[in-house]
Amino acid sequence: MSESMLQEAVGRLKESGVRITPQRHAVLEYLINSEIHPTADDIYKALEGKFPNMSVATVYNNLRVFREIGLIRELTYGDASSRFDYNTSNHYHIICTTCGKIVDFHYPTLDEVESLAEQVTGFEVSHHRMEIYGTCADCKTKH
Amino acid sequence: MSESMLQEAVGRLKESGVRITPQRHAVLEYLINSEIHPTADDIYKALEGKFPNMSVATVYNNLRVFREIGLIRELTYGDASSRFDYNTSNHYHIICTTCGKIVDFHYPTLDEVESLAEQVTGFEVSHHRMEIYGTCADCKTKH
DNA sequence: ACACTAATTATAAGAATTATAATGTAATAA
DNA sequence: TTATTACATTATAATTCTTATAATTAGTGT
Repeated sequence: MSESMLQEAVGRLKESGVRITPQRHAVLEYLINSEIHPTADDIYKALEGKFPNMSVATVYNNLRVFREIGLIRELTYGDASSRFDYNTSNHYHIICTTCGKIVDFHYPTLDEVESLAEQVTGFEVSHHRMEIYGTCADCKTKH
Repeated sequence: MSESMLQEAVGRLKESGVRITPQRHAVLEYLINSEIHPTADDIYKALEGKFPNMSVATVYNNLRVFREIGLIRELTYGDASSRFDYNTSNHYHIICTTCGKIVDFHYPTLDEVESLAEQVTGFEVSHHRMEIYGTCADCKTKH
């Protein structure tokens, strides 16, 4: 499953003329297998066992490459640092404002909002983002 | 129009026990009259003529106060710095990925997404955010 | 006007991200 | 296979945005 996603992602990198280095491969693999929508620092910490000499700049450089190709999305919240999400099927996120947990939430894409926005504003729409905020079940019971 | 909005906002501050200082008043007034969804630095620069000694910390402090009371919303995009938007009626934003322009886009609130998310995830939903991305008419013609 | 308390200022500190220069290494072709 | 070349990585410094601190200033209610 995630193995084939990794293969496809590597293929897209090669098509774009991007070299597959061990560090780059590891960052990509971590993103695909991660369920936590990691920050750059999460990735850095997770891989420092395997790559003790890896620089944090390498993580950022690779995240930028992946984002420019469209393999991943960068999510910015009110919090300090960006989070990164491997681009799979269309889904939205629901975020716990107490503990910060991010859960995937499958919902049909809001196409009609996009098309109405195009008509009203004259923009050519490329995509949208939506997140829902609230308190998760765990945090609710703790009160 | 904006004058009455300003009066109402000042009233809400007083109700909350927040003092009305000249700097605070100026930041609030600027936010209400601004159409550009300014950054903290935008506000700082716009007011430094009137308040040459004002500290940038004052801008941030006041933005935090306004946000905690609910007078304004903080918008975080992929860009470096947060933008601030005076809370009027419910609306969404459409953002030009070329020039960064942000335009208000009026659309009914997506209540049904929130309620479905509650059922599916077990969260207690407080709010959501949605933005649409694309290319504005100006930037389109420049290509 | 006084006293109380919050707000402002100036500055430093912190954190996230990007830039730079030297070194290393993957891909390509001789 | 080896040499070459261009890109990637590393280590570090610099930048930018935001928050914290301490001293001073100034609203607000009495």
